[in-house]
Amino acid sequence: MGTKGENNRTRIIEAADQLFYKRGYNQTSFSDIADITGIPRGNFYYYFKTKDDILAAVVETRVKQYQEALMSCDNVTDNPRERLLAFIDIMDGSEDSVVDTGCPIGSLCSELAKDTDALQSKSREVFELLRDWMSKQFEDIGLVDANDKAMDLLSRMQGTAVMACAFKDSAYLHRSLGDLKSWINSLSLS
Amino acid sequence: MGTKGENNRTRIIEAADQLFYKRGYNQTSFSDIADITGIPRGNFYYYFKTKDDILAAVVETRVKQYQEALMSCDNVTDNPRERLLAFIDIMDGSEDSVVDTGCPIGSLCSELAKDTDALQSKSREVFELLRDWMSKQFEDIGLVDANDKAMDLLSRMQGTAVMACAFKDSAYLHRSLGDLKSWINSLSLS
DNA sequence: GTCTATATGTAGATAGAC
DNA sequence: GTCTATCTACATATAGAC
Repeated sequence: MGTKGENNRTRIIEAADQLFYKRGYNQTSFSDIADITGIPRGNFYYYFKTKDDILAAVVETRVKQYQEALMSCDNVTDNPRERLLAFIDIMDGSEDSVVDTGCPIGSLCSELAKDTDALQSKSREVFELLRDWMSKQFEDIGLVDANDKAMDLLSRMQGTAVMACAFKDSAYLHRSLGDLKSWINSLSLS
Repeated sequence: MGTKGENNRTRIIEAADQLFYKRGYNQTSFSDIADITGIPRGNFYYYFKTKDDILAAVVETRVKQYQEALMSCDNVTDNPRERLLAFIDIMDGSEDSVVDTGCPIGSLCSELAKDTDALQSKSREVFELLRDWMSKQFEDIGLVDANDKAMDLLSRMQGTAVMACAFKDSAYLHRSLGDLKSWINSLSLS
């Protein structure tokens, strides 16, 4: 693979990543991506066989991005509680986009749940990454139901994003994420 | 308006309601609705000026349906806690469709957040109805932050639906809704 | 590798006969 | 009120010149 080609491929993925988030997968056309990148529509088929393949590449990119974000959380501290708080801070820091467009992961999964099974299971991969990482943190805290707690934390963050976006309410977003942090700090080994 | 016409109009709304839920608003075409109802595509414009108008009619139908559902919860008991539990049971009872397709209200709001502002604010109306009803129940319990609690309950139900659907996990759905019920019963006046 | 031209299908919406 | 035929736009995808 040539250097130039890889560059174009990357630019297509990056533009698709933004558009799939801001407009949704189904509402993003090849023309939209072409307008942003300056790469002609027909050229996309040199890099990807179908639109679904672009989605797969976008999801794989997101997995790598979140892997790096989780490593950043790991590097903040050895304390698993503080690591989880650091992760919550990521959503807190993307206030504007979450209120405007929702959670990139959750909104994509919700959209693709109404499409084919293949697309949905692909989009789920990011959630699986986060769940496993969260589960490890809860395990390190010493909780026996670490996986359940991971699902609960993901669930409450998703609910917070859905409501903050539906009501365009950034104050709710901050309050709810603050409550989530209190919940994490209050968790005790029973 | 004639009887026959009103009947056709209602059938269009009902078919659109199902399709907007199962496939999404943007992925539902007039042809899809025509196939189900047997009413030709071109005929739709006698009843609705645009597709957006069909959405508005669907949302208004849903508002009425949920108003009736809330009245049923009100009729179960005078106890506000038990009324809230009865509402949670509604989602628990639609296990299959929630795991398959998500929450009808939340998934529509999430989808339309990426479309026009007009569509999104229309879809929000169902959420507003539920929030106000929940807020009244929390108020009757005696909580000073009733509106916050209403947002929290809606939020946790939405998160539960997003995760249960993303992971195709009905066991999680039931466990999470059970936890929500415990949370409601444990709420005390501080 | 890159680009233009185009094939093929379907979307929402309209016109007008009946 | 009901239906058919059709308009215009745009979707994904392909063919083939350069």
